[in-house]
Amino acid sequence: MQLTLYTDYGLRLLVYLAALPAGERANIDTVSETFNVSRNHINKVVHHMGRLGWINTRRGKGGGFSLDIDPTELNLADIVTALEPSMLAVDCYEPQCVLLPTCKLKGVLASAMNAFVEELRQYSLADVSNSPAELVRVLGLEEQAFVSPPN
Amino acid sequence: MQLTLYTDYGLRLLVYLAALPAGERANIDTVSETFNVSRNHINKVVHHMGRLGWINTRRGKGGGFSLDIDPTELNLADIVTALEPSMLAVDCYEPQCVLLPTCKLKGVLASAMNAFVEELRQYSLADVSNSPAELVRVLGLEEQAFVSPPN
DNA sequence: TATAACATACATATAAAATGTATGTTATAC
DNA sequence: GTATAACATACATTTTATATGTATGTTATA
Repeated sequence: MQLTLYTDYGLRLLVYLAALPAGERANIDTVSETFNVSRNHINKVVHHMGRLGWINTRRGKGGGFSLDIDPTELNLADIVTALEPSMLAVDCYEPQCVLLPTCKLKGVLASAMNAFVEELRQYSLADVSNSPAELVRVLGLEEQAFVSPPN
Repeated sequence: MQLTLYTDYGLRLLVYLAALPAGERANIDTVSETFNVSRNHINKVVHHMGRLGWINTRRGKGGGFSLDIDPTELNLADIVTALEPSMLAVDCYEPQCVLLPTCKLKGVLASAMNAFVEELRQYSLADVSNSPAELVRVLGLEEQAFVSPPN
């Protein structure tokens, strides 16, 4: 009963981007090195979130990405349900369970998962974000390592 | 974000046993064939639940197992948390996340998982059980296929 | 005493997740 | 206008947890 690392990385990425000063951009290499995680995963998550409209991505020299949505408008339920491959506690259909017609577990498990999601929905990205200074401190970065290279 | 099949099978087993008429016993072969699932999984789950004290098992000819706890006293939270390998939405420690000292996600994810568990806790095994007749009907069993062989 | 049934251990297979490699495309800077 | 930096896209590989299989031990009863 765990989230995938993909979702985990996605959440971390958003927390990172939410602390990025306005106008600044991050890039895949920096993020993957900062978090010590697979460059490829960050690549995929960035792409995914770009398509979701949560971040704007810019290709080419001096490109990168940054949050493109008000962090108070993005709640954790939306994030997790978008990134997780499945939010069904059990799959009654593949293969189909013989108890299906009479089973009362289905509904309870669904309502429990719903409770999980609705608890997440109480919190926005802004609620779990840190100040730029705090993140710089925790990550042990130089202040300037956190901003875009000069154009 | 799914329960393992092991937990799934465990839940089905309990639903089955809860519908078993008092004094009757099931056995591993019958259960695994009835549910079309791996004999080995049922074997393990039966053993596990025997050690948990939820069912009594009896070896030897004419043996088997049956529920050994009042189904109103066993709630779904206890079942799921006992059978699942992990109830942590994310593992912050292996490998340790660089955001750990400042991360506010931890608490929210934990409270969401808590909401999941507490919703399950509202329901006992008795709440999700079926009558023996209903289970016989749904499983397409003969009435006598559901009872222990005569001693 | 044979046999049916759970107990236990371990080996193997499978599938999903995680990661890696490679190349394409695009935008900018020089 | 060309080199380069950066995201886009595809696919291959590795890893791991899960799921399943095989084998044998132990025990209780008929």
